[in-house]
Order: sequence, then C-alpha cells, then structure tokens
Amino acid sequence: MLAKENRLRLKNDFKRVFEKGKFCGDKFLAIKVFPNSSDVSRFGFIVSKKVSKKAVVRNKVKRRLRESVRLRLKDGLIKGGFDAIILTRPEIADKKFVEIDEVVDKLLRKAGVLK
RNA sequence: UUAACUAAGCAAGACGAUCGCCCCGAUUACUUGGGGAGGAAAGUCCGAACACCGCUUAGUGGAGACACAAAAUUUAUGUCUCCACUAUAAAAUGGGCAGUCGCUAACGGCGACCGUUUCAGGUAGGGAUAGAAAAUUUUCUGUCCUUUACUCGGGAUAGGGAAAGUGCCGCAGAGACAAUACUAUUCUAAUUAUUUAGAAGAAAGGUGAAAAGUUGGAUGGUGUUUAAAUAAAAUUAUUUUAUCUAAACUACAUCCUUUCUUUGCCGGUGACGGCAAAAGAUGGUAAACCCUGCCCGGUGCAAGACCAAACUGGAUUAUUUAUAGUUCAGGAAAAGUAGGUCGCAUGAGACCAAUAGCAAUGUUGGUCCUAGAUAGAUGAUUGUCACUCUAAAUUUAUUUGGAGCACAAAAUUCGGCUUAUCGCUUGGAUUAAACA
RNA sequence: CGGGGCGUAGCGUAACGGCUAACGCACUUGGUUUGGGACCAAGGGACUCCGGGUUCGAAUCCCGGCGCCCCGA
Repeated sequence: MLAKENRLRLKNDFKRVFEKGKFCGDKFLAIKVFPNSSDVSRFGFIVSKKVSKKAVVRNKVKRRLRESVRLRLKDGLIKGGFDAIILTRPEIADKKFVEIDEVVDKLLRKAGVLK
C-alpha cells in the first residue's frame, strides 16, 4: 500500500486527470498523467469488474500495481508534482508480478514521469 | 481395512527474512508497544435492531394566546394552539403466509411431533425353480421374485378448503362431469327379407392421464366369448341348432375387508390415533380465479446528527443589521455542493461451567473485549519444512527437477435461508470388495 | 443499499399449459445461367440458460441458481 500522501483520493482529482491528462497505453495497462501544484506525485488505480467478477482477484491486481509503484517511489525514481491514474484490461488477471512490473516501468518511462 | 452415503467440526498448510499499509496507545520529536477478514465475509432471498418521515386516540409536562375573578404586579381555573415524553395504533379495491405444539426480538426461520410419500433391510405370507424324504400328494432345505401385511431405520414434504361458487380438462372418444349412444344389446313400429325409424341405458367393446366412482376378496349366480365331447337336421368336404364340461371376463345377491363424511367412547396440550355404530357416496386441478384464518404504515447508515466557510447562491423594487442622517458602493444573515467529524464497534457479544428441556432454546455463575477501511487497510518478494501430483536417477525409499496447495474477502449491526468449496478429523447405519 | 428487464436453431425474433416448438436471414443439395448474383424447389440444424417441483401433460406456472443489460439514492 502506498502512503496516504501518494494516493489519489478525491473525486475531483480523478475527474481532472481524466479530462485533461495525457494518455499512454500498453498491452494490458494504460496511464493518464497530469501535473499538480504540489511537490509529491499521487497515483490512482482502476480495476473494473470486467477484469474479473471476483473481488479477490481485483484486489490482488491492485496490490501488485501499487507494490510496483511503491518500490520506485521508495528508490526515488519518480519525479514529483504529477497525478497519475493507471487503468487495466482483463488480460492482467493471470499475469505474474514480474510481468506487471516490467510493463509499469515501460509505461512510466513513456509518460515521462521517471527521472 | 478401503470405497460409496449421511451428519457434525477444522480450514488464507507451518515457521521465518526484507520492504510496506490501516487502527489504538506511549513519546515534544526521532522512535516504539499492541491489534488487524469468513464459514460462507458472497448472493441480497426473508426477518429484526437502529434512525428519520407519517398516522389514531388518551395521559403527563412545558411554552404561548384568549376568557373570567381580585385594585394591581401577579396568581388560580377553563378553552384553544404548538412542542416533548409515555402508552396505544393507520389505510387494504394491495401484498404476504398456511398441519399441530413449542422456541425466538422477529421471521417465509429453528426443534419435536402428526399425517402423506419414498428408499433400503428384517419377519410372516404368496409364487417360481432345484434337491431330499415319505410317497402321489405333502413336508423340509437352498436360490430368485413379490401387485400382500407387520416392523426397525434413513430421506422428502409450498401439508387449510375441490361435500361454497366459477373456470379449465387439447387430440382421441358416443360422452370430460347431473354428459352421452359409435359398435354391440334389448324393446316398439314399418318391411317378405336385407334393412329403416324411434325409445331404453343392466352388461361388454373401443378412446383416454382420468369414463360417472370407496378398494379388494370369498361364496352363490346371470350372461357373453372360446375350446372339446355327445345328439339332431341339412350336406361332397362341412355348416347350423341343442345339451354338457372346461377356461377367460362378468350383471346381481350375501358376507368379510377398506376410503371418505357423521355420531359416541377412550388416549393425547394438540395435529391425530384406537374402538364401536348408523345412513350414505362426492372425478382431477386452488404453484387457475377464488373462499377461510392470520400478519403487514413508508424509507433506508448515501438513514440521520454536527463542524467549518473552499465554491455556488442570495441579485433588480421589497425585510433586518452595521459602516454615518440621505444617495451610491461594498459586506454579513436564511439554502445547497465538495470536504471533514460523529453515527461506528459493550453487542438479542464471545468463551467456559452448572442446570431445565427429547431438542430448538432458556436460566444462573465466571472470564474476556476480539478489524473498523472510505478510489476503500490486513500486502509484495523470498527462504526452510510439511502435503499432493508428476518426470528422471539409483541405494527401492531416498535424491534432484517441475507443477499444485479450495471457495472466496468485512463496508451500520445481528438472526436465518440459499449458493460455492481443495482437503483433514470424528460419529452413524447399510451396501460392495479384499483379508483374517 | 434498493428497483426493473432479458435468456428459444449460427444470428434476429414468434408461440392460450396441449403434436420433441413457428418465421426471416444464414447453411446444404438440386434446378435456372456461358459463369456468378438474384430467383425456384427440397432438406438439415433446438435436450427452449441450469437444477428441482406442481400437473395426465411445462418453452409457458412455482421455487432456487447462473449469465447479460438497464435505472435510482
């Protein structure tokens, strides 16, 4: 789990990123990024019911995505001042952590969030 | 012993390492201690708690107005209005439920029982077959079947009323519920005859899930059909008629048994059961309409209460307040949205023991406090061991490699129901196989 | 936390409780044409989403699941 200051929480924040953010996509993930006015970067994750009907599976996908982002935040690889939303496609359900981690890295690089 | 069936219980396999998350506490802070998913948390199919809204009547308390009495401040009484609390409780052209007794806060739930039905077993009876004995018809034994009776055990049960009324019962069939006459039968009339017309409704055929209605059996007995024998008539074989015998079906009568309705007695809290008597007979369907009895006000924690003042609004004539009297200008006050706090974890609580009860469950005592997130915490990676499957190697029970290790995650809280579920443990009764 | 609808041949839709279920497109075969399309004729294809129950009889009625779609706070 990310620390509270790194989470995207409010409905308005999600709305702003969705409407004005820059979009990048890969095979089973996508990202929307928009700069915010603070120093820290915040992340939100969306895993819809189309990924899986089971809450257990959806929660697991979210946790793996968060863990992947958390490790990069911890190592100081991510620039400050961005809001990002990571979107998922159904194929992610049976992927392993290593595969997800690779794609996350690729996406963040593409979106210009990594240092 | 194993497998199948059934009823319960346990259940992110155990112990770590590194990096993290949520809540509570300690600390100025750095840090640090403790706690952190389920039997179904799921589906949302029922029922409640709780909150707000709404309704009838009564009582109590408070506030206000009016009337009256006293000279008055004011006080007392009465009436009306509003508010709060307590008790009771809307409307039914609507919805739901349905054996009995009990349990429960309540339920469409749970427990026990009754009735019905079903499965398997046992005993008795009956039938078939094989063998043996006496001896030509019985007995005994084995195996198999059973539309029979009794009984032990398990399962299912939306289980009020069809003798209140209405509707429906396709095709077939004469006729589908106070109906009907196709074949066949009987009677009457016409006709030489074949046959035609009308009537009857005791039996049979045929149709169908069901045929006019309580079920089955015994004895007597009527009739029909078939077969054999005898006799008579006609006759080439043969046919017809009569008698008698046998088989099948059968009107009717008597007796026994049995279903339902009614009455009486006995047992039971009761559903109901047992016994006896009398008169009688009424198709099925209520998960068709309906009738009877009972229950039900609505919305749901996004209920609801509060904070603060970010944003919108309040604007023009009109209200109040203040800047200062007037004008102008700007500000504040009623509302809402985003946000935050509470609701939100001491409860129909959990565990243990005793006790009442067949049980559901109740009572008493002791111990304990056990998740509270909100784009939503309880995780990610990895090591060793355990279990299952699989491949290879050899020391034949070890090593190495690979894969797997259920169903599924709180969202106000409980009681049920339903559905999903790898495996392990325990109990029960029966069947099958193997071994002794 | 609540409310509503749907599920039938490959696809889109029908069907009073009464014949293992109808129509169109698609499919197969044949005809027609120099060939194709169109047209004509014939034919195949469904355990009516799943599991129970009521009934003589269920796609239909009732109960419980599964899946899909939509709506409100």
